Amino acid sequence: MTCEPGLERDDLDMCETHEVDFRSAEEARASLPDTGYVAEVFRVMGDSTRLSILYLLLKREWCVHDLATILDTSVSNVSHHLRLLRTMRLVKATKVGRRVVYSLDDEHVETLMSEAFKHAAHG
Amino acid sequence: MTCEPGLERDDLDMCETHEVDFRSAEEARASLPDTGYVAEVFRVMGDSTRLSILYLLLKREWCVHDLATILDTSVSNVSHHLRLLRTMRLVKATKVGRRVVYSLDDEHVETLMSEAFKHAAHG
DNA sequence: CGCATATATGATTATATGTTCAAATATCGA
DNA sequence: TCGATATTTGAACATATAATCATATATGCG
Repeated sequence: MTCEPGLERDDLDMCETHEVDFRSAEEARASLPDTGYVAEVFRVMGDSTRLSILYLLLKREWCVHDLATILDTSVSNVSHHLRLLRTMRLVKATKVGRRVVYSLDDEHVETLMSEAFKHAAHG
Repeated sequence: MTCEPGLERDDLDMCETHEVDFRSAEEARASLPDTGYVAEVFRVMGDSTRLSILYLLLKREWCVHDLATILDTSVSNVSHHLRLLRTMRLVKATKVGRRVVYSLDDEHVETLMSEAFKHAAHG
């Protein structure tokens, strides 16, 4: 494997001692999508309290007060978490009287969660 | 809706001003699984660098040096992230000469990622 | 209106996390 | 064995985050 012209060797100098050709690396880098958004979704789901909220919303909608009671934490805490979930458009809020009822806003999240919990039960 | 005996009203006092019966809340709480492990998996996947590593490993295995080059970061940084992924058993390491080659160790992760990226492309 | 309920928000704080740097270990080749 | 390469590890630091508290807004009821 030799370094061909046209490719910046300074950027991907994998052909010095590696037998791995740097063209594969170049292709790999090019094929890499923007992971930022997906990572953010995973990060938001990667908290026990928020994941519990999402899990509860799988079956039915809940208002903030009830979520806080079920999860044994403060209304304020739940509200903060819900704001994050709302920002990421994973849940949506509907005002009902003086209450705000939350429900899932993303079908994809349900798929992700059912997959994840399925695997957790398996392992 | 009245509060029946046998259930701790102090714990779930949702029948005071809520029309939501607290038995539903009690059932919801009971149905809630341990979200700790799943949340941890999501959390580990919820970092752009780690998610990129996992994405690259979808196609083929890579050694640490190459991953660092492709991701344009230090070998040390990649190694730290790989340790986390290894601890969670999402990737596995194989020593080849003086190199350590990493590959995916969890079929479930592939499912989760393909789902997530599919949805990202959709939205 | 006045008061209790329901939710949201901003400030604060303790902790967690990602990255970098320096150093240690290990393997290969001359 | 010596030096270069490859990876790991621990310390340090800047930043991010979750939880708490106090407060603000808004709605419903008497």
